[in-house]
Amino acid sequence: MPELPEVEVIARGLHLTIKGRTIVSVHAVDMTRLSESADTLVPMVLNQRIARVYRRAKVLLIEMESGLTMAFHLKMTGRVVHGPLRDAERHDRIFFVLDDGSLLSFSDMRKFGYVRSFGAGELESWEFLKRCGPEPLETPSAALAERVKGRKARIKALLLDQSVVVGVGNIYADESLFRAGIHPETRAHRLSLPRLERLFTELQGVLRQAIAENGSSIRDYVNADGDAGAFQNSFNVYGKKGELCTVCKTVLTAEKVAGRTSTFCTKCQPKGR
DNA sequence: CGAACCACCTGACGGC
DNA sequence: TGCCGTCAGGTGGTTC
Repeated sequence: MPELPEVEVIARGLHLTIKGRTIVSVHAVDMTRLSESADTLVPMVLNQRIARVYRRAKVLLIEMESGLTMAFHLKMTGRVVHGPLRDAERHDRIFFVLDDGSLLSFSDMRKFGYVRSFGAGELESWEFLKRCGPEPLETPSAALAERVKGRKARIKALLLDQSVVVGVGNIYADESLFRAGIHPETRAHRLSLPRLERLFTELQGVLRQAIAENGSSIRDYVNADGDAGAFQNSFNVYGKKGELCTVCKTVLTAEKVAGRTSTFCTKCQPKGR
């Protein structure tokens, strides 16, 4: 489901609506494969007051005034939504009831997502985050280009590699490669430094635009208020195999690269360049 | 180091 | 209608 823009939109929305609220009760609806049992999570977060909500990589972080932090990874279909109290539904995982009577819910159809909690100061030692590369919107594109310069791997595989740069998934990898005019199978070492820089500049532009448009909703994504995003209406290539290129009207092609369906324009993104 | 698989899990959709 | 294969926004592990 969510790549960087979607998690960022959720985090910003939640920060506005739940900051300062206290968790008054927790309901474990379905904790199977959630990385943390209800027995340990519930007593830790109960009666904690929310200090801020933010994002690192594709992880949604809710930090309490005590320094305790809950980390949600939404994977493909996870949702974290704030709204009025309601009954549990099919894919709900955990409910957090807040002191104004509202509900913060975590649900996940495919159950790939998880929540973990960390005591004050423990987050930095989380292996997952330690393996993560820099934030694309807080790093100059020249510095990002340096990270892939000379690598023999396909450029798309490197964009998707969270140790190279975080937050990029299949949508924003395909969209930034299109904007930069680069074929997804191109080996990074075949690309000049200026072209790599251009790619990361385009990536930054796509991510910023997607955040401004409330993220991309393909099937499951909704923001913290339960609303869909709009950036899917601005896609040039993602999911558009067989449609015409918005620039040159060539029929868009799709093939597997780095194990993911990759859609591109053979004319705007010529092979071997 | 890089790539190709498989796995986790549920649902939607197309073909027959 | 229903069964079957394929695909889906992510990541982690194995094997070559």
